[in-house]
Amino acid sequence: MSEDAISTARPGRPRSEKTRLAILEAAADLLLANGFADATIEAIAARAGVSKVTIYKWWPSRGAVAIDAYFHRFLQTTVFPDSGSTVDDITSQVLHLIETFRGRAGEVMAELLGQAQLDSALSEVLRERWLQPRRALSTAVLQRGIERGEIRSDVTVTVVLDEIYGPVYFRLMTRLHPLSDEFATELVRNVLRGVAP
Amino acid sequence: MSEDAISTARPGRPRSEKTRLAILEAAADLLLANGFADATIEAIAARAGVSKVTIYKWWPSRGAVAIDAYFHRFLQTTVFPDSGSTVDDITSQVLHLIETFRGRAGEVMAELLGQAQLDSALSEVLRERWLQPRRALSTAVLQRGIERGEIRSDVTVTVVLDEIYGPVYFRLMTRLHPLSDEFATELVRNVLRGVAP
Amino acid sequence: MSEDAISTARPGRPRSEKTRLAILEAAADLLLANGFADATIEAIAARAGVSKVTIYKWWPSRGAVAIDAYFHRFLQTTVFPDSGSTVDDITSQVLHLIETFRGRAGEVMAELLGQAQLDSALSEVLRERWLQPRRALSTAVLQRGIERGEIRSDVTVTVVLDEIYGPVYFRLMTRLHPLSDEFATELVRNVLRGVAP
Amino acid sequence: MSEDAISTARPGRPRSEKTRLAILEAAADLLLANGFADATIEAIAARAGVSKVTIYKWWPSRGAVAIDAYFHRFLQTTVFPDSGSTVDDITSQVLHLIETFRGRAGEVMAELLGQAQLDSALSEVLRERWLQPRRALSTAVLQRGIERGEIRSDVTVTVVLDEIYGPVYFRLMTRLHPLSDEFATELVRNVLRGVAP
DNA sequence: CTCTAACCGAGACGGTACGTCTCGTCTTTTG
DNA sequence: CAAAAGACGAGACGTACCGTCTCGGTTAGAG
Repeated sequence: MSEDAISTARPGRPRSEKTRLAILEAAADLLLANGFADATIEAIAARAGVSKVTIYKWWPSRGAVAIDAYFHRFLQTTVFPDSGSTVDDITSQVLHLIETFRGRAGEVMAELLGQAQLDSALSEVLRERWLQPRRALSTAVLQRGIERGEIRSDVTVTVVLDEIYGPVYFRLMTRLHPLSDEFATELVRNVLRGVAP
Repeated sequence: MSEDAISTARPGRPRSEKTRLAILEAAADLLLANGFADATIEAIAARAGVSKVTIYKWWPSRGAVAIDAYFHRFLQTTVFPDSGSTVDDITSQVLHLIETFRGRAGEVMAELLGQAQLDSALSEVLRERWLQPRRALSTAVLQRGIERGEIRSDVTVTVVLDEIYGPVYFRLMTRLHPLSDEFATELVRNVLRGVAP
Repeated sequence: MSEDAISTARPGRPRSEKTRLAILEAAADLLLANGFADATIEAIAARAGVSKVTIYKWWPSRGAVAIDAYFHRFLQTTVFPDSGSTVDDITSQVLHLIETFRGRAGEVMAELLGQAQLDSALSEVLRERWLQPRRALSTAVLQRGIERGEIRSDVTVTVVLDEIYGPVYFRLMTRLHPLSDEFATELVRNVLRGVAP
Repeated sequence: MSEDAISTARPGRPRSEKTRLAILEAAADLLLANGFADATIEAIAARAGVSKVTIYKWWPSRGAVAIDAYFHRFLQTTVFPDSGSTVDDITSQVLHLIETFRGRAGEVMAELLGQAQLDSALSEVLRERWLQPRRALSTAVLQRGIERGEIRSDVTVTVVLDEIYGPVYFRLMTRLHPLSDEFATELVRNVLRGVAP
């Protein structure tokens, strides 16, 4: 959708990178300012100085624009060093995630996840570009833990991943309790104790 | 919102219970048939043979109607017996929940939770009338577990609750992996092993 | 479409006469100011302080609104007295018509007739509400002429009507030559001489 | 506009005649198939396998293309012989015209005349290239009639021309009555009787 | 036999208006 | 006097064409 690195010159006027960025910036601004509800295609087009058709040309729905805009602002799949301790590594990852989620980025992510429940294409994009890359990092850490003997080898890794991330997103979306550092620390400690040999 | 039990005869024509039920039935039908997106106020009014104003009179938003309709169809806070084993009790509760979530009711609940991210009043209602009652039941079970010495007394109960329900709702909303019985069983076993003394 | 005089009170909020008039006035203003091209539904709605849906509710197309607006401003089927002379009576009618057509009303009528070529519903309305009533008046005059013996009884009245009005509308639409009084006078004289006994 | 006969070879690639014809053929096809409304610049370009810019390069508006396309298909200023009788000569011309107008060509001409009411450049082209050439032929016939003494010398020729062609175009555009041969015959007879000495 | 000017296709783009949808409010008549 | 019927203003939706603007590539006469 935007990662085209095709250098083989195609006929016709090439897509304007300036326009693409203007749209993403405008959408991100609106998203952060007033949330998803106000980030309408019309508002984005107006703010970016762009025609609606141009947006529809490249994105199938406003949800898709919103996600791209969100990634444009917040995406950075931080790579964490191997500390030698599974608990510490996972805790680092979770603390980093909830740090992001405590701010405006968390509210917007909640809205995007919410919208994804009504739009399966959006759901797909979120899974592929947001959730999976983060799970992949944690999967590697858990794998190392198993190899080191810190984690039982008969556990199902995907279940453990859900035990870690499920509660985080649950707190994000239900707002029953805050995403505090204490929560993260106890969560990871409990989970890993539960899968220790 | 709909549970008014005011029996003190007020002047004027009393609220029609028939109308209230017609609205809830219509909303539930639409919700199950085509999901939240199609359960518009206009569609509900048309199907219930009721005027839009009547709906607005008693519910503040279509999300509120949807939730009432959902509860009208699915709400039954099953009370589970004390089996003597914390793992078994919690497992029973979780299995019962995901059994519900595997059907159409799960898809609709996901949509409602999604919509709640864009509507804080909805979020409130979901917390109060859906999430909290179920957590209360599990809290009691966990409490018994602590008293029996099956669970360490220094754990934070709310964190454990999130460890149990977070993964369930996470799978419901992300659809990364299925809500299978095996998942539920391993999840509860892992969690409780993690908080065992 | 707008001439409903149904007094049998129907349920529901009645159509707002104020709104109807606001739409017609706005459309007429725009029509006279910048012509048909500028009298878009959006512009009419904006000027009348009315929603587009309300316009679409009562008129099927902007052409239909334009015609109603035109009639709202210009419609007055003047009845002419019987002078005793067919030539004088027809000349009076034609002079009166071209008098109207020489002004802005003529340009707008030309545009409406033009638009009617692309919209058969419009064409229908123009025939029924504009052309036919005027032809009916002239038909009566010609009939009197036949009875008096001023016109041959074997002529086809519709052909004579076309001989009178055809050239008028032809000049209106082609602008080859002006709609002068001299033209009208010579036209009617020639035509009636051609059908004299 | 398209009849450039400039043979003085200019530098650069010359205009492609193949392209010009492809555009006219495509436009004519669309015009006959679905009428003026569907003969959009985009549709013509797509059907001709030509870029929009190329069309805009050579024609100022879609109306202009449409007229050129119409002429490309239908234009043939038939020259009629002098039969010695003014009535017969004019009748021949009118019968030939309405013969054309009774088919699809008539509907398209009506649409073009309609569109010309909203586009003065179009109006100009229609006058110059369609109406005037035909009037010139009839003017010659009428002139001969005056010289022969069949027509009074004090009549205004342009008025008589309007008396002949006005009713034809009036019937074409209003569709009040059909363009039958009987109509044409009676029309011409009446008109010429009206200007006989 | 290259240079260069014009032509041409493909297609991106800003813009205007379209006709539709749903919302939440308002205004009547009916039971 | 509640409820139904339905008119209404507001505003976003997604689409259709418009006319303009790059691009890359072609085509021919002029140097």
